[in-house]
Amino acid sequence: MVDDRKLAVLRAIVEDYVSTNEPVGSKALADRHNLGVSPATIRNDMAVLEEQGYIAQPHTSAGRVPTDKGYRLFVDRLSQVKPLSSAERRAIESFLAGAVDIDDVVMRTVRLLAQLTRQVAVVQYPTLTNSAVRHVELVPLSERRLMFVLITNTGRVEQRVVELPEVADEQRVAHLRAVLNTSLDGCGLSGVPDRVADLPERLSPEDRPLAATILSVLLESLVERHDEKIVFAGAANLAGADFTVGLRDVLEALEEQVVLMRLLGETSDLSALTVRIGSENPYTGLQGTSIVAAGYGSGDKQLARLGVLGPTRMDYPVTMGAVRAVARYVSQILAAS
Amino acid sequence: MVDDRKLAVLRAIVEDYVSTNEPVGSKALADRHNLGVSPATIRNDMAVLEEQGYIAQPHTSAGRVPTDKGYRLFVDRLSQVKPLSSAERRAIESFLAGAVDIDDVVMRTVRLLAQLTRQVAVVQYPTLTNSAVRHVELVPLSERRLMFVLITNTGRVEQRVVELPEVADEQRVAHLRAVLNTSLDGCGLSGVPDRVADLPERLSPEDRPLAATILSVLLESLVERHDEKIVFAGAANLAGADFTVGLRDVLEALEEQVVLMRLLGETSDLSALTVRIGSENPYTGLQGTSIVAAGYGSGDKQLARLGVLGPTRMDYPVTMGAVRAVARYVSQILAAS
DNA sequence: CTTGGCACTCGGGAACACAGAGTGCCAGGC
DNA sequence: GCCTGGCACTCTGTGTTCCCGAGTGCCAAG
Repeated sequence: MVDDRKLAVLRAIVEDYVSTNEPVGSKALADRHNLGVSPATIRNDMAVLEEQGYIAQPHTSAGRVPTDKGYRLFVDRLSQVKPLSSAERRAIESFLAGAVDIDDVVMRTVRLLAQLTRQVAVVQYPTLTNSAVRHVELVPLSERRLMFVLITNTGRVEQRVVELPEVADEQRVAHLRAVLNTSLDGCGLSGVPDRVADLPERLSPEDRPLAATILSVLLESLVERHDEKIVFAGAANLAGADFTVGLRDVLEALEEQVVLMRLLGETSDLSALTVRIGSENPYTGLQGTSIVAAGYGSGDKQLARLGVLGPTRMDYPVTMGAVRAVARYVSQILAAS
Repeated sequence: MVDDRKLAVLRAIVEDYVSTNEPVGSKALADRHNLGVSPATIRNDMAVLEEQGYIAQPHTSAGRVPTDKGYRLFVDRLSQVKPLSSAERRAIESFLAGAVDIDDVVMRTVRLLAQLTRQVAVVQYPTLTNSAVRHVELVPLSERRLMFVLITNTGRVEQRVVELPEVADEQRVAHLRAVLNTSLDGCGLSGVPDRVADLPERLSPEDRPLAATILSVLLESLVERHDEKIVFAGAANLAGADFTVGLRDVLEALEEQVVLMRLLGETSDLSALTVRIGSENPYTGLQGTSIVAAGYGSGDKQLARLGVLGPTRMDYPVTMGAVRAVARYVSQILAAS
């Protein structure tokens, strides 16, 4: 029932609507795309497409606009991801290569993605889960306080100030540090709780309360930061676009870590390029917006996700190309450091 | 020429305009504030105030609106900072006290301030300049790479990956680490370059190239991060307000670190509560917005600044109270950690 | 199945009128 | 000399009406 020409019509509608932001009528379609048929025929096709829910008209006697279902079909079957130009690739590469630490990588990535897509970019910090302990450092701040620093092989640094239950001199701290490092070095973060479990037995009784305090902080920092930090950039790009839902709602959603998390994530397959269109996304405050996201990470391990958020009426092929490319380059950068 | 009653009229105009967002006329003024005179008299006063540039009318036969100069006079002489309720104070205190590290402090602060003022909040990370070295850590990542970590007494952690000019075994790294820590411990960051200058001489010749590389990274991390990180929150609060300038411009300015920097800073006296009204601010893209900012920091040392940005038409007494209070509490928190 | 023709619908812009708020000015009163 | 009530004038914003044009659905013919 949905033959090739109807699909071509749908594709043409999506493309025209994306570029003009106005409902597109049968005559305009016949003019701009050489479909080889008359406007009347296109009208018939459009009637069928509307019947099946792929397009809709804002009001009687206006042109047609793609529905979420229409965009979905377009993304799945009618378009292919558009690769970036080689100039763009080089620009990305050199921009990301300048990053000095993990914060810088994330910051640069999110800005880059925002600029590239002219949408709002969202980047999740690399998860700790797949990292391994590189080093543990204990730095005395005062008699009863010390700073606990955990460095992972992904270049991330976790820090906590620990209040001690008792006075600990430099020597005891040094001993504890040595024990921790021998025990944990190279250990995957998921394995830390196991390794840590029997540590107290290997210490002298008087050190145990001290160790227990520090270990509890260590464990806490692992689970607590499990749901990660997320940053966004490019909010200015929202100013032009008009959403069916208010701009305010979108901005509010962007500042809610939890919401962002759900938008990006919730996919079993981290590596796939996923597209959530309009009502498909899990947050009712974001009707009228789509999310294009991809996983990134070094090697086989997907560390986290990144993506962009924009109006449902976006240029999916280009956006998907940009997201995929940035995800790949970030992965490279992280693998190299 | 500008007698008390005229000042009272100006104050009334500012207050009414802030609360209603509509040009205020003589009759409304006479009704809502008991100034003890008739609308006609108020009209005369308004004519004088307009003559002197404190107020203006958007169009003939519309009410009056304060000019930037009018707000300035209001802030300087006609208002006093409104302290927060004790309930608000308690809420601030407990919210900030939950922070686990410096990132968390900044994040919580900016969100708190945004929520409290219903404006966009901006917080600058504590500067390194006034901090002292607490500890330097060198963590080998591979034969030719190591991670350099600098921990300061303000709880901030700087990290860099360093590419080495030659293979460095564990022992050499340990030696270097020891030398660095003995030399730098407790040293103010501004004093680091001096202390570091004669370090190479105190090392064996074969260690010098290695040391030089690491030291150059160290020094670089000090100056490079001198212009600091800035974060903002509460962009959603902009959605309601309408600026004379477009919303897009405001959002763009917010994402430009450099611009934000200039908005907050550029005051010799870090500690003062400063207000920049409309055209007073140094960035032309932000006509129609005001900035209320204050310094914060532990003890005598002002570490950085924080503030809010909103439409010129804002409730200055309340906003100033909130900014001042938050700055104080953050200072307390930082002093305690 | 496609095509041209045709009547119908509806949104958006232009033209217009009108009410309401606010002003400036003037003459009279304290 | 300053304050006050009165009055004529000037705007903006809003509501109304009207009309044009784009676009549709349907139908009969190729």
